[in-house]
Amino acid sequence: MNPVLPDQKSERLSRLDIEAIEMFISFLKLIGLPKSVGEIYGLLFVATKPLSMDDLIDRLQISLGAASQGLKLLRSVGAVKVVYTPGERRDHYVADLELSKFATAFIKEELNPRMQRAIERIERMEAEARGMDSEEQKIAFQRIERLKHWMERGQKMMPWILRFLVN
Amino acid sequence: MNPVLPDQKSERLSRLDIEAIEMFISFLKLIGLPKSVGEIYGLLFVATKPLSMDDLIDRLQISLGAASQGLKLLRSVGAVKVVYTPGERRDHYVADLELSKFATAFIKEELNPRMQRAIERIERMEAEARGMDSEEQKIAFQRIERLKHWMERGQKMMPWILRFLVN
DNA sequence: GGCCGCCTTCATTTTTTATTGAAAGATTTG
DNA sequence: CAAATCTTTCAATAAAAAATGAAGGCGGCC
Repeated sequence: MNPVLPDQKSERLSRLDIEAIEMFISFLKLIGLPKSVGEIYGLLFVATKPLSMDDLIDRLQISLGAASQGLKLLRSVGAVKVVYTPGERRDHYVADLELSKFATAFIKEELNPRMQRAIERIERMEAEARGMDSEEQKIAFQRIERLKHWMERGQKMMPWILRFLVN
Repeated sequence: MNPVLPDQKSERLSRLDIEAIEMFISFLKLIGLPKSVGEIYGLLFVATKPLSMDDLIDRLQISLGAASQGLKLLRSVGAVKVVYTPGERRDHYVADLELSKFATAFIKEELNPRMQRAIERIERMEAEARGMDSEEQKIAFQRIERLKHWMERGQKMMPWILRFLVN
């Protein structure tokens, strides 16, 4: 914004860092993750050695809370690992380079639960449709059939995608 | 919230409608679409005849603007069609039941552009890495290689997914 | 046990995103 | 072609999501 004040971030981050960070912000936003998570993972992805939470706070200029919560999330999906550095008091973190971690977490945490609920919903919809008069009932069942078809399709596709991802 | 006032929505919407609406809100949110779009598509999906914008506003209790913009978006991805009803002044809308429309729109509008930008980014990253000292350079190229690998994997997967979706 | 450094949590604030509705723009009708 | 009806746009508002940082917890060390 202000051209007089130097951009703090660019002093602490190399151009390579920034490219990586922007890239991960963009992709992780796609699966609903906040900017701060993309920043943290992006920096760890190109870091040549483990970074402490303090390093992340300093270099990314993010808050303590954002760093802590972002790391928590990233660890929970297996995208970041803790490295115990001997003689170091604070924890250090490295990126797991296996990007499929994000995809599988997304599938497990977002997609699958929704599909499960959708299947239950479809059952309730069928029950509702049975009580309609035959003209509307016919249309309703047609639509519900469509939904079931897509659910099945999704459930067939999923294992295939997962297999493709993990190796 | 207030148990004294009856929920307006539930008076105008059948249980079947509500199941469908909730289901589409949930799935469309996954690909970044606002609630109002899920509501509109959900209702149109189970509607037994074409609905006007006014119908949508009344039954979903959403604003004129939300209805207009939501329909615009849904038409733009091909998920909703205009039906010209003879003798009717206002436009009427029906859902295209081909749910793949959402997936293909997401791929075309969100995923592909990001991948394109990512490829450009990776080139810049390689240029940056060439200027590093050999110790760090080695690590950097390793990571960049990882990124390239995933981009290629994604680009190989995409046509397959698209083919799977369209039929 | 008491102190210190590090990490997590969460109420508050900020930022981002979605919704609203009035005004302007089309389109049809008589 | 004027009036009426319907639709789009967009500035203002509301709602949702993310970031902040102070308070408190945990664990190691003296």
